Amino acid sequence: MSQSPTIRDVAKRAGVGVGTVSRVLNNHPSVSISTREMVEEAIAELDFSPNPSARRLSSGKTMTIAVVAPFFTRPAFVERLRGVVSAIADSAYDVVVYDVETPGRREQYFRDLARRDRADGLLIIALPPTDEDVARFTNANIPVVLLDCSHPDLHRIVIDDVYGGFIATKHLLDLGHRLIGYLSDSPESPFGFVASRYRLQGYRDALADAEIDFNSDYHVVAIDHGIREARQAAKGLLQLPVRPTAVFASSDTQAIGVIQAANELGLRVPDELSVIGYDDIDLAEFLHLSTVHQPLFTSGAEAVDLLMEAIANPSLPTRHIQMPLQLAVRQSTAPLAQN
Amino acid sequence: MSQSPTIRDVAKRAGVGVGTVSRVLNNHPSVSISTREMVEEAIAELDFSPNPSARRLSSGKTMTIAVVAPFFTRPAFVERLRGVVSAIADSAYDVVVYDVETPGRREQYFRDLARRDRADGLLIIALPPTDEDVARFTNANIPVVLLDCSHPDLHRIVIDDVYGGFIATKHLLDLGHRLIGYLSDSPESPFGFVASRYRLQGYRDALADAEIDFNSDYHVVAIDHGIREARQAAKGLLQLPVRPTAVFASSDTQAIGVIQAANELGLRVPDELSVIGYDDIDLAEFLHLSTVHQPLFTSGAEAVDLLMEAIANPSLPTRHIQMPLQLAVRQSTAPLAQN
DNA sequence: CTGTTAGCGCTTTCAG
DNA sequence: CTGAAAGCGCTAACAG
Repeated sequence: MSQSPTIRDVAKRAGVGVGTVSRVLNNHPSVSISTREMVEEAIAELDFSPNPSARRLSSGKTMTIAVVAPFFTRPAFVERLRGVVSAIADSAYDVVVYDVETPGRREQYFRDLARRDRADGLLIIALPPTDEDVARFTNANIPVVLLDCSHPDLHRIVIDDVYGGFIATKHLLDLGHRLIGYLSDSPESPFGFVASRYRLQGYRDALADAEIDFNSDYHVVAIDHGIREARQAAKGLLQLPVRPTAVFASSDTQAIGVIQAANELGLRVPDELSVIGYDDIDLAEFLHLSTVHQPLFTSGAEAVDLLMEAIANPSLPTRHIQMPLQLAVRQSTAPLAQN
Repeated sequence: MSQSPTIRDVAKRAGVGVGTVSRVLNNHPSVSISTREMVEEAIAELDFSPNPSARRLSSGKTMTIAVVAPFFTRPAFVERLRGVVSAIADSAYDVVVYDVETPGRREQYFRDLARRDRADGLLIIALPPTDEDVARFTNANIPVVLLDCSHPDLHRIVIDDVYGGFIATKHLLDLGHRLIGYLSDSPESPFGFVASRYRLQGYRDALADAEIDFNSDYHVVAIDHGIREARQAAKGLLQLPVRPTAVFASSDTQAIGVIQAANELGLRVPDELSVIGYDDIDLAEFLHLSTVHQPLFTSGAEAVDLLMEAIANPSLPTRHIQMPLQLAVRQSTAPLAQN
């Protein structure tokens, strides 16, 4: 209940000036070993710990990283967050999270966080900023790292979604499939998600390579990201007069919806329908879902590292890191049945 | 790139004193409407926004809530976090997250956060504090709300795990099952998780009510929480000479492991084996898993409300809120097959 | 109603 | 190597 001790109390107790205490607190080299010991003893005796707010104000560094993302809209984002939090746990930084569930929130956070006094750095996941946003960040001189989204002027850690869409589709083609559906969420996401558009591009590229015409009936869109919506959309796809024998879903969550739709329609996976997803969330392995693996956890950790670097060196040339993608073949895809 | 404007700049521009600016910033009533307007105009023109660090130091309030939890060890915790973040988004508070993946981290965070200058309040999820921890919190005079864990001296939001275990088991009994297994993680969790112990108690109570002796062979423990470990443990259970016809798993994740084990052993669920879980995570519905529903999201939001109240009124009598539990009967449980 | 002023607790020159 | 002193930007008395 007693007031927390301040640096002044420590100084008094150790018989030194506050400057000296501050120096030992910050590991400043120019403190004699003996005084350092005295101070450390006083600190221990008083159970002193510097007031973070005072420190921040005085030093101009907030020692916090702001992470803004639509975390809870997709399991994949949560996994990235885990990587972020894990990477930052060992540092002196705090991570404060801003969850974006509406476009309005995104606006608000982008605006509010474009200041040097709220955080030392921004980590933005899956929310591509506009040029105006970027101008604001630049103007505020705050380091930003984008994860799973992109802007030419900002550091970013991304995957090649065109390639991902390509290898997923190629996998199905290699299995002999010719009638391949693509299920994704709306290309006109209110958040500016673009991944499914790129994955669509990869899908079309693979089709073109195999000299198969793109059939727009085979591209279905689920309004919202979610199992339910995907299932609904997949049902339409699977009830087409000439139904696809394989479906590429732009996320594992949606792939689950496809499988569910297949089950409801009495189509066995993979015998009668091959399904491949994207992300490789934990659950994918459990469900034996073939998918495109992307390093979610690692990319979060990597993003933190990059951000730390950018904070330490503000003039770091804009870095563009691409994480590897890998086909994870499991049991939801199989060779096209002969008949 | 120019220095951010300070309250001083605003004052100068509006032709008033800094005190007045501070007053309009904090909606202090005693400011004439006309000066208020002038100040607001100056604020807008300069795109001024008060420096949070300075504010914190001066006011002694950090305007942040620290949330500490083993978030990523269980989907259920993430869902609670979502409730927390969602409830706090509309307030002026920031939420900084501390993920506990090792007992050491827990120690560290409990110790570091037992100070008034790091956060205005603590929200602890699923990590029962020791008396020593509580003494530290009390001594630091920082409001704490426990969610899904308990200590007599702290505000808490909990569920009745004994009751939950009871209704889950009762459900299986009502379906005619007499050989009922219980799968949980270790009662000796390094984090002090106690839920599975209470659920076990409920299980035993229900058995006793039905005049069935507790069979310790039917209580299996998975070392770690996770599908894999649960599957492993379940396999042993299901290969007993007299195997149970139903299994109650202490979490949905573990129930999934049980189902997986059943699949691998060629046991059909629910025809040959009924399985019920606990939590009702998103996935449970998709998997048609019978389970004990608990309000995860809501409890997170509720915890925030309570914490805010405790912050506003430090002498709030210790509150104990119990959230309702509800049986969610789906397709993983069925009447005992006659034969 | 409003201007002035004294801190909040720390970091960081600047002398010595 | 170290003490003294000047802020960091804001809030909150305290006069007026």
